[in-house]
Amino acid sequence: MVFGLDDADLKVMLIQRAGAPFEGRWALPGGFVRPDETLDEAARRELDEETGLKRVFLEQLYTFGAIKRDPRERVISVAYYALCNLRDHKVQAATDASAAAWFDLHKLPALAFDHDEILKTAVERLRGKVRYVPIGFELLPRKFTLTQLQRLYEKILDRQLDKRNFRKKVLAMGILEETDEMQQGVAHRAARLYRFDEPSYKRMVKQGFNFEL
Amino acid sequence: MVFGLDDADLKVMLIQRAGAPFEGRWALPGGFVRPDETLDEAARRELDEETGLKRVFLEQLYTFGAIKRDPRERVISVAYYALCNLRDHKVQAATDASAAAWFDLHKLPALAFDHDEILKTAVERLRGKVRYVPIGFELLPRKFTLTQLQRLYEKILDRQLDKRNFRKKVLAMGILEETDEMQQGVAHRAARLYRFDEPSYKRMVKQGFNFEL
DNA sequence: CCAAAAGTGTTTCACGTACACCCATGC
DNA sequence: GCATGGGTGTACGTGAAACACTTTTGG
Repeated sequence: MVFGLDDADLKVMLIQRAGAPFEGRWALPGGFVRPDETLDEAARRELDEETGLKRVFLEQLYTFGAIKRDPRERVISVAYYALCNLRDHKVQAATDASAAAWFDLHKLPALAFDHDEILKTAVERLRGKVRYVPIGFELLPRKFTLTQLQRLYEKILDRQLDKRNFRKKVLAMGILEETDEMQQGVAHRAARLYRFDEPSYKRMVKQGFNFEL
Repeated sequence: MVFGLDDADLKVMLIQRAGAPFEGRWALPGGFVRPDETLDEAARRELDEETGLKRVFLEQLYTFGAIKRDPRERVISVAYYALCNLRDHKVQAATDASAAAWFDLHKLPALAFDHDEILKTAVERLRGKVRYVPIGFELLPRKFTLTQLQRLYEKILDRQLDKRNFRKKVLAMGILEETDEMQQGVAHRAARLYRFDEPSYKRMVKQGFNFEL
């Protein structure tokens, strides 16, 4: 499944099922693994086919194997989740689904199969992981303001953060690179743009640095 | 796979393969999922059949799906790991393996298939998880001394811990119940035995408590 | 009485947390 | 000039880390 961040909210992409079972219901995108591809490759292919997304963060979530998950036959699903930002990546609806749309995580329709359970597992994983691995940046444009970053964490962790403490902490980590660009076209003082400095993050991890927020 | 703790070390159980491929090599225990059982049920059944262990901690780890994992044909493996202590649970060798044995994690033989990768993934998971979920107790007998608990954490985290700080911290959490029993048959001052108080741990978690060590 | 591990407090320092005002910009 | 968010520093308290000696028991 794909999580995305628009300006305001954390969203998930759902597709509307065109055929039985659960015709017309919203579901997570997915498909079958081919004999000549790994699980990761299959997940990336399906993601591309169903949403047009390439080169985004993608990680295995969990494998679901309840017996009657699919009413037709036994299906075991290896679930993956992806992160992207809705600004840099245009997302096309898949051709074989009747529709694709982004849903706010707080306003979800009833889902097909056991997809609500899968989605719940993914949100928990995201919420846990975002605090000690810098995957939050995957949801933002390459250059972002500190306020955008803070809003993101507030959305995912579902609580308010103190502006000064937040900025102090992330800047002190030394994983953000200050650019000389400013936000454009806002009706108030423009904020400075920062970039996630991945090379220096990786260097620091090797020396025992622990991201934690 | 099964991790176990004897008095000194953290170990993993391996079985020696009786047939091709990799005949004679050591491997992780495993088997196939039946159509009428969930993945969790299959993992528990295999665990029981191959080691005689029941009612131990068991959790899904990761699903491995590289194409040539098994040289014979495409196999996708949903890996699980279990934790137990070698005192309370006698472990029998499986009947269909030529041998089963515990191996110190630092003295491993070459493993069959991609089992070294699976094992590495499991150790990382264990190392990460043990710090913020109290699963370490699964590796100890029901009643244990604080020193045993500390040794366990030192083994898993692979570093020394300060005795006074460790005791202060775990006791302050309020998840250990002091029993009135003492260690028996040791050639020095006997230590007090404690028990993990799971009900009160669960109550505290509901109120926002976070285990962390 | 000796060896071996149990048990116990205090000080120091770093970091998390709480908190309020001026600044720059567009309309 | 006013509304809107950008940007900044300090004081306080809690918790992590460093550190050494006395007690108990069995052999």
